[in-house]
Amino acid sequence: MGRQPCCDKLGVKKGPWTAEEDKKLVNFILTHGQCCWRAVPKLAGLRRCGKSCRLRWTNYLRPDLKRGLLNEDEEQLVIDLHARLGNRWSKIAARLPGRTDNEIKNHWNTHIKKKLIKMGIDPVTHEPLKKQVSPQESTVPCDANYDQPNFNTDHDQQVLPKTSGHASSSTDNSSTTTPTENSSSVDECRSSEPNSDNDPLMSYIWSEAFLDDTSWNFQATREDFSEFGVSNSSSEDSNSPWFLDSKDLGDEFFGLSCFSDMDLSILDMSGKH
DNA sequence: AACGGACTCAACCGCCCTCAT
DNA sequence: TATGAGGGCGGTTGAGTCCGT
Repeated sequence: MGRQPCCDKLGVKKGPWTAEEDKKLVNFILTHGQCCWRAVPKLAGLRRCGKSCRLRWTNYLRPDLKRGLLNEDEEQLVIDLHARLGNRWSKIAARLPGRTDNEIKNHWNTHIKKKLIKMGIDPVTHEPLKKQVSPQESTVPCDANYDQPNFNTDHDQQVLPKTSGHASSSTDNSSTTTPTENSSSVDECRSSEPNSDNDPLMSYIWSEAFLDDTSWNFQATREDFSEFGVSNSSSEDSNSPWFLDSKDLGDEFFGLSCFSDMDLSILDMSGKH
């Protein structure tokens, strides 16, 4: 049996998102929460695949996202977590508030991988590369912070992904102390400025002006929701799936701890359309 | 100033997992 | 228990940008 495409390919737009599309998606999700991504494009008036909407939201539009390069603490945390978890980017991202799996994956492939290789560490196994690294090569002038922390070249002390009990227990990280829990990086994450400050589009999207702008509102009706078996949760309804999700996952996971009171008030305001 | 290679990252693709029936 | 639908995840791509020559 062939696999059904995730969405009707006909008429589905691809490529970069426009500001208009972003507005529609943000407004829809703020008003109705995250539910049934397959239905979102139609209900939000978008000619996009549901998956594409989910990706756009989680990787770019989510209010709790940080922007810019990972700082040194975050990088070190990613390296440590990668040593334990491997390429499970979503698990790693869950430990870095405000960062997405895609972002971390990109950063790993473009920055960290090269740094580790330069340091003579295999980015896959986190073991020293076979080739003897010359003193010159092992000197990493711009990355003094990588000098030691978790990557002792002593094999016995390596943080290995598969073999040690340590590694296996850490996969289920709920009960394991990881660098996140003691880390300054998390605090630093939370203390950093909201991402929208650096992005004109995001600034506008999260501004009152945007929220007051009804010219682009989607036209979904209660009937449209019922068609998908989705209850049209009103904005006053605190049981919106989005809120439920964030509660289930915990504030830290979803990054809601990063919200200021102002941020949350924006969410409230969104429902007043 | 122009060109070309390197780099970055948003977005897509397709497989896998979970859950409802 | 089997099956199908939907969501999530990791790998990959390609357009845009940067940087050195």
